[in-house]
Order: sequence, then C-alpha cells, then structure tokens
Amino acid sequence: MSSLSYKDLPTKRKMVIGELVRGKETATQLKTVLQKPVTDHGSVLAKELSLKIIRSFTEILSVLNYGGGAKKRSLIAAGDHGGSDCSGENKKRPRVKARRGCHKRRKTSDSWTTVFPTKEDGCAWRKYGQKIILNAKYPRCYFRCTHKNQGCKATKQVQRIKEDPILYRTTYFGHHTCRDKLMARQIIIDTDLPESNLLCFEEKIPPVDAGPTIPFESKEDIVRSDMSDSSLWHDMKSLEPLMVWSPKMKCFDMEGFDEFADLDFTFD
DNA sequence: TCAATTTGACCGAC
DNA sequence: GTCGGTCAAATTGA
Repeated sequence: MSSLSYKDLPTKRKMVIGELVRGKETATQLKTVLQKPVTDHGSVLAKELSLKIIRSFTEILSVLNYGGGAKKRSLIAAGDHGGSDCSGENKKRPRVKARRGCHKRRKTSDSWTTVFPTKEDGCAWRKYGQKIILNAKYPRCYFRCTHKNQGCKATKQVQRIKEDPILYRTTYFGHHTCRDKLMARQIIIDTDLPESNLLCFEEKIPPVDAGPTIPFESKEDIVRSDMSDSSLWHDMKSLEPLMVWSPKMKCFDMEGFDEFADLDFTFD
C-alpha cells in the first residue's frame, strides 16, 4: 500500500489518526509523570491520563468498528426499535409498553472488547440493567450512553472476569453519535490550558463506583497492572508497526494495514 | 426535586 | 423452556 497524503484521507481515517496522535501525546505525558517521584497528585494525574488514553482508543475502536459494521451490521436492539418491527401482540400487558423487551440478540460482529482494571473509559454511561449470567461468577452490567436521548446508540456491557476479578471485561456495541460533542469539549479542555499544564484538565473524572479501586503504587505498577495485562494494550502495541507517522513527509505509511482484518472491520 | 441506580418483568433468540 | 438484553417502576442519593 502506498503512502497517503493526510489531506486526502477520508474523514473517518482522519479521526482515527487524530485520536492516535492524541493518545500518543497523552502517553508521552504519562511517561513524564511516571519519571517523577511518586506523589498523590502524580498518581491522580497518572490515573486521569490513563483514562484519557483509554478514551482515545475507545474512540478509535468506535470509529473503526463503525466502518466495518456498515457492511455487516444488523441493527442493535438498544434504541433501534424505533420502528414497528416488533410484531408481538404483548398479550400479558397490552395496555402499556407495547414494545417492552422487544429486541434482537446482539451480533458479535458489531462489538469489540477491552479488558481493564476499571469500568471507566472516560465516556458518560448510564446503567440500565444488570443480569446474573449462567456459569458466570459475577453479574453483567448493562450501560448505555448518557446522551441516548440525543440519539446516541452506544452501549456497553461490563463484567468482572471470573479468573481475575480485579479486571473488567467491557464489550462495546455501536458507536457514539454524540462523539462530536465529547471531542469538542475535550478540545476545549486541552487547548484552554498552557502546554506545560496539559495534565490538569478540568474534566470531572467520575469515581469508580464499584469494584476495587486501583491505587498506583508505583510507575511500574501502573504500566504492569493497568496496561500490560489487558488485551487492549496488546492491541495498542500491535498497532505500532502498522501505522508510522512521518512528520517530514506529512503522511502515514499504511503498509501492513490489512493486519487489521483480525479486528473484524474494514477501511473504506 | 431530579437524576441515577436497582431490580423484577417482559420478550425475542436459541 | 432457558437465556440474555432491555424496559420501566421503585428506590436512592445528591
């Protein structure tokens, strides 16, 4: 595959590139923080940066999944039954909630999974359900985007891993159609601050509302426990040789991009 | 008072 | 018939 001029890239790809660049910058900031003596403030910053990195990659995965999903996507049940495709008569409760529980089981091709020691990914979610899953030690929690009322159909499922309860497996479905607002807010946050103070963005990081709090004992612990054991981190590492930014040429070397085939999406 | 969470019920997929 | 995803009333908390 030949190199592409950045300005010629499709919007979706630009968004991916932008998020990758943002994630790299954040990772660099995190590295800087970790090189300093560990303090409470530093731990907080490190955690915020970790969330920021997670959010960047979540956005990337969201965008990429959307591209592939266009071909294979079957409508996600959540919020997608605005039509009248539910033909059940609802005999038991015909008077109200005629479409309650009307949905199709999710297709795995429209989802992606990450594993992290926190439920948080920097996005705003509202919990709408919890289920005990057969043969699972821990219940599965269902979240939808807080901005569902604005048409955002992104949902996710979070479940603690049976073999390693400190970790949460998060499966995302759909993409954030409210992402423009989120990104705009983030840009404001980032650009409002002097470069030397980029770490102190004012965005409120929601508390980890359940499960263990993961303190960062040391910089090594952060890297080891938060990143190196997660599948997402492995994905991040695997991305490195696939896209190489050339500042001089102002282009991306896209060689090897077809290795993304394993992630079940396509570039258009 | 209002928004978020909890939890039992509903219902399609398997 | 069972399982899993979603709904929505009830509850909780800020």
